[in-house]
Amino acid sequence: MPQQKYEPIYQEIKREIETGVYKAGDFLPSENAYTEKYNCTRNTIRRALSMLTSDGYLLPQHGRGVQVIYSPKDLRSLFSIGGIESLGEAAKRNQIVITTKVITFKEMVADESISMMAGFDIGEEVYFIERVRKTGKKAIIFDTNVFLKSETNGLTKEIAEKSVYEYLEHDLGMTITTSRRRITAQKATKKDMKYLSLGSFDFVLTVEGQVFNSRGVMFEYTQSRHVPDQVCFIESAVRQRSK
Amino acid sequence: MPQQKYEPIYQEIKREIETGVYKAGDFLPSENAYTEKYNCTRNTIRRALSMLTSDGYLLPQHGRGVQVIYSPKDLRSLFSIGGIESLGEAAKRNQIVITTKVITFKEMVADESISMMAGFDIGEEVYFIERVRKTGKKAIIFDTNVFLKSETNGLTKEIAEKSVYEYLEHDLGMTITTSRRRITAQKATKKDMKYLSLGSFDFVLTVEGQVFNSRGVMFEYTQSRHVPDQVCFIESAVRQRSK
DNA sequence: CCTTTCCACTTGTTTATACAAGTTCTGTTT
DNA sequence: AAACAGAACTTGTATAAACAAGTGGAAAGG
Repeated sequence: MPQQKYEPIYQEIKREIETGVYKAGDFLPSENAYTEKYNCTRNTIRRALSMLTSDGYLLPQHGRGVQVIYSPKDLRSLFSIGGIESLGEAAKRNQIVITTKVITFKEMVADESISMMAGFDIGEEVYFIERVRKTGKKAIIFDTNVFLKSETNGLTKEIAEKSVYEYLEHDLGMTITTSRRRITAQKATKKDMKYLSLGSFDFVLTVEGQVFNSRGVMFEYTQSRHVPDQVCFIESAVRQRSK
Repeated sequence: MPQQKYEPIYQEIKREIETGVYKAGDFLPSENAYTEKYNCTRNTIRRALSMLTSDGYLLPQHGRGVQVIYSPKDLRSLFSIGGIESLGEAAKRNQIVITTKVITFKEMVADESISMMAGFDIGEEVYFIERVRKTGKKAIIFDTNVFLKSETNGLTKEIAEKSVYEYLEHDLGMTITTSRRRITAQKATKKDMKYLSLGSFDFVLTVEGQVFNSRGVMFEYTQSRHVPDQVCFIESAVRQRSK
């Protein structure tokens, strides 16, 4: 392919905003100015800028310019949900050490309860994994994952202790592409109370979702139950012209 | 402008997916086929398709085609958070009647607590509004809004009872463009317990955010406290090539 | 001085084209 | 029959060019 030019441009401008070269309220150089700087066409620039827009960093203004609306203090959250990011990756980004303890690791056949919860057909072979994630001594997340065995063969308890995604992407050569997530608040279950550092909380923030691979196969169901004061999710949206 | 061609295409394909013309697992016609159908270039088609992709409807597969991954049963949620949608709009989309009761409507000057919460500077004139939203007899959402008076002049209690956004967009000619939201689970406050139909719940799902207008001015802070069993938020994400 | 007009800038949309690269099937060769 | 090569598809990226439309300031007019 004519190679990806927009990616490094996106990264560079993103970093310039995050490091304060451009502050909230500032206008970026015009698209035409960027075409000269990066020696490419407006389309390529616009692609990079539109990615930053959907990240919530920029606000393009017709006829005026592109304004920065990102301020670093917005980063009050540990884990941003913009994008599919594994917990390990988010932790790395925030320079936090996460330890993982595997509570359950078993191969099984999807019964009705698994099917209802995860969306797999009854009778399919799956890996069922429960893990607790800790920062220091605080257990902050209770993860439940169900993987379709036919797509993720060779998963072990040892891999689950480290990074499942790294195994899938790196060792199996799988490409993870799209995910849909549902965010709710729920009462803490007995398991939550047993394994999580809930303190005085009796509820959790739950994120559940289905993950697809590049073949369009829904191969994973994931549910993360978070201690409320340790997480928040940031989402940015662009309102469509209402007409 | 050469007029918006992609919008109606986006809408039509979206509707075709939602009504089951194309089901989950199916492949859409190729981009080239669409160019003939809609008499436009691939670029325009690709734009419409990429919008559906970021909506979580489609999964494009290099060399194979574009697969539908949306299934209608995913719509277990009342309110989708993909996009900036006012509660009234979401209710309309789901054919639900929402009534609004204004608890507080006052003009005031931002003090430190308002400034901390909403992000406005101390001393700025604002409208402070608290509202309860009901479906039937159930009070499901406690809304707090702080509007910058200089940008939203003329707001009244009567408008707050109906639709603030309609007033801003229609009567003031304002364009609302970008918003960033933070989702957390929180303990119910005394106000929550007083006004919301919490049942046995003692916590709420909170969505707070800042809203910008087309001039890049952050003119609104909004906080919605939801009864947990009445709402969930759906978000879709596309994983970037990790490389 | 104030208003209007216009120009030079900005971003927004579309067309047209070219080539890169992944996938699938077909036909040939071994 | 199996393996390989290639053609014919698919989506992905980039270039180039044109025009639409909003914004803001400068110039021209009263």
